[in-house]
Amino acid sequence: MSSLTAGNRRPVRLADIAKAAGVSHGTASNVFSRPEIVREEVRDRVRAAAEAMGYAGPDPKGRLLRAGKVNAIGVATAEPLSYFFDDPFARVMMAGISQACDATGAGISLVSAANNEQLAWNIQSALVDGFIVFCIEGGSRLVELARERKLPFVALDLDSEDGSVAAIGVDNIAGAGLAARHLTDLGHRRFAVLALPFADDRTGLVLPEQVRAATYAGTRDRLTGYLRELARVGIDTSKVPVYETANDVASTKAGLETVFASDTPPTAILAMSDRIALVALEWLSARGLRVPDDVSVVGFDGVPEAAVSEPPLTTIAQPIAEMGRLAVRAILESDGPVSRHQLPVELIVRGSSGPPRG
Amino acid sequence: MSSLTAGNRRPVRLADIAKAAGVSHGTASNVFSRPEIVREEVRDRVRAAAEAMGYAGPDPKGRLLRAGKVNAIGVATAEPLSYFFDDPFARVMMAGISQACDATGAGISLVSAANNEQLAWNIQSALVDGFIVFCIEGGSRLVELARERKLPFVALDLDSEDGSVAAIGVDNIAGAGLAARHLTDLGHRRFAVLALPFADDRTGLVLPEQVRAATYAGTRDRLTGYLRELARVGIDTSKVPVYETANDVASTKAGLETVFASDTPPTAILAMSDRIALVALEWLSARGLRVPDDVSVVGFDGVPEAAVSEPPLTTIAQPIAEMGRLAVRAILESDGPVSRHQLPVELIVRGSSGPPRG
DNA sequence: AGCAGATTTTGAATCGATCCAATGAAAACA
DNA sequence: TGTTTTCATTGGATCGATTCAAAATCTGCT
Repeated sequence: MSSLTAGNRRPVRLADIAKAAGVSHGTASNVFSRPEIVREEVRDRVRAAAEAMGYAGPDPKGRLLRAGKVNAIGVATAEPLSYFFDDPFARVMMAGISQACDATGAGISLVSAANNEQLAWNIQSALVDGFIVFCIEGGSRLVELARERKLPFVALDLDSEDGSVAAIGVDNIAGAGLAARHLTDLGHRRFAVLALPFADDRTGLVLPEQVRAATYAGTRDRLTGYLRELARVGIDTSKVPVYETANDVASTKAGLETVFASDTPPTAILAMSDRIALVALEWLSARGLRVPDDVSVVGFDGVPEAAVSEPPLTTIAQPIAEMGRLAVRAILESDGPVSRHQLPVELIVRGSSGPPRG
Repeated sequence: MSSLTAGNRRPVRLADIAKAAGVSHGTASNVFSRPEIVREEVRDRVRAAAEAMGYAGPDPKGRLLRAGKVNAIGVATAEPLSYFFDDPFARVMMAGISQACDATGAGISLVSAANNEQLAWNIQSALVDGFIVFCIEGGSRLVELARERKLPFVALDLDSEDGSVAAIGVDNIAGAGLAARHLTDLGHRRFAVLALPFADDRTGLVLPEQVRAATYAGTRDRLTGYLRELARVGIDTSKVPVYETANDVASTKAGLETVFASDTPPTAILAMSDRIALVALEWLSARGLRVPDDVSVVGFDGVPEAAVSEPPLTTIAQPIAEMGRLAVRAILESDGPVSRHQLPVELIVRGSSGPPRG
């Protein structure tokens, strides 16, 4: 007395239609994967059966197990998923990754999670052929998890520490040096650094011992590059305020409040990311300070937004999209030894930097 | 004489470590998936074996087949993958999707392809629990492919035609009407429409029969909304130029060239997307035409960029992120009948529209 | 020691396909 | 007609795990 067509829909399997069409599952499989080798009459019969039974085609879940290859690469971060679409750096990077994936026909899986347990599980169970790991925050943990999967993976924005992991990044020390040198050449002597995180979940002024204990080598390297160059022109770097932000609006503004509360406010700001620098530009303008007349700002990254800000941002450009492309290639052709690439950075001088007043 | 440790690395399976630890694979499996039910001593032994043999943990490929659920939703488009990170509409949509996925712990798989064959294959073999389909270009084909997978899926930006597919969209006719009404209320009588694609791979002035043959109902609906409202105030809509763009810079500029080559150029432009409208703004400014004094422009979508353009863009805002969130929920709780949601749109008046000169 | 009950462990079945060596049938040739 | 080739089909093995009913072991109690 139950329904005619419905029933409790156990999904149709290849074997079901094989039986219905009166052929072996081997033949049924061939109809879908190599139709040319099966006789036309049989092929049609099987296809008809499939049609009749509402068969959706070979289930990729089954195929996967046999084939081994997923044909997708995972991009992992400890940020929420929306990071991929919000953050300018991430977006350019993803554009590069997309390009390389499109070219090779690979798909992209976005892996992320709110909390740490979820993250671990998501990485452990991600169906991918390899990982590209965004080492922004929570980088070390991510790298550890990715490594445990024993799949090819490459770390982005390399925290150069561990030579055993494949990584693609830039020479942060040299890049930061370029930024600092640009400003000292212009005559600046009073600096403030708005830093990326040195370790998880902390913001505020940074003490030297915290720098030494930095989880993120990238951040430390940039600071090293800055300070080394400042020291070269005789600046007492121990007096240079370094404020650790979370690379977001709120903490950056807090940092600006702090460093400009000083009696001798900086005439130049070294921002470790364009995101931070752009927030600074806005904050300074709201505060009535003119850029670059009152304060110069130099960013880091070279995101597209930096070219169209008011004023346009002087920055250290990384070949972001190229890094993405390289990362994909490193995964797909993961042979040989761990590949570590260090790409060049470039100082791009725009309107946000100029000589200090007077 | 070959290497000591290497060998030809057949990856370690759960069964291997089970044998090594002297337990059944059932027990070995339990050690990883429900450690609490296995005796501590055994657990340690198995874990030690795993460690020693370099076992990466249960392979998700195997688990997947048994479990059935992938725990990821696929987002499909016929555009290249970079579309997700470049296009403003897509980005806001993806932000909404991300949010909902983060909340439920689901992952996101980006599915796309350069050519049609690849696309079909990629959709057929995507490891996902459901699809969200971006029906921008190539929409109908995409919907067809997604439907064939017999997985839950929802079409975005609904081409309302087919009531049997779940879809989430806005009332395009009413939205377009709002835009046109706004301009006629301001006194405009000479219009041009810059349209989204009516069918694949075509651009140029559109004839009525092409509209009737439109593949994309969304585009047709918006046009209907525009023209109906224009007709209401006595405008001969057969004289209103409708230029079909590919929603990109080049074709939009070509459309502008065309409609402004007329003896009686429009005083108001109805753009079917903010992307088109923003290009128009730029083109008009470069051409020395002032907005809104010489020409008014009204967009469609309500992307963030529209709020910060010069001048800010008057537009019909869709609740884009909300649509994304709804779509995810529709997939994950895909029970009951096909869910079709029509969300409200809103006219947002900004600086790009004003009364016509004189 | 004997037995009920609780706790662990086992091993076969299952998930849904692909692959391939063997078999069968038909065509080609002597 | 017998033998070789060619082509199509079969069915068992495999991919790597999970699940669960049944068997084995351990506890506690009389």
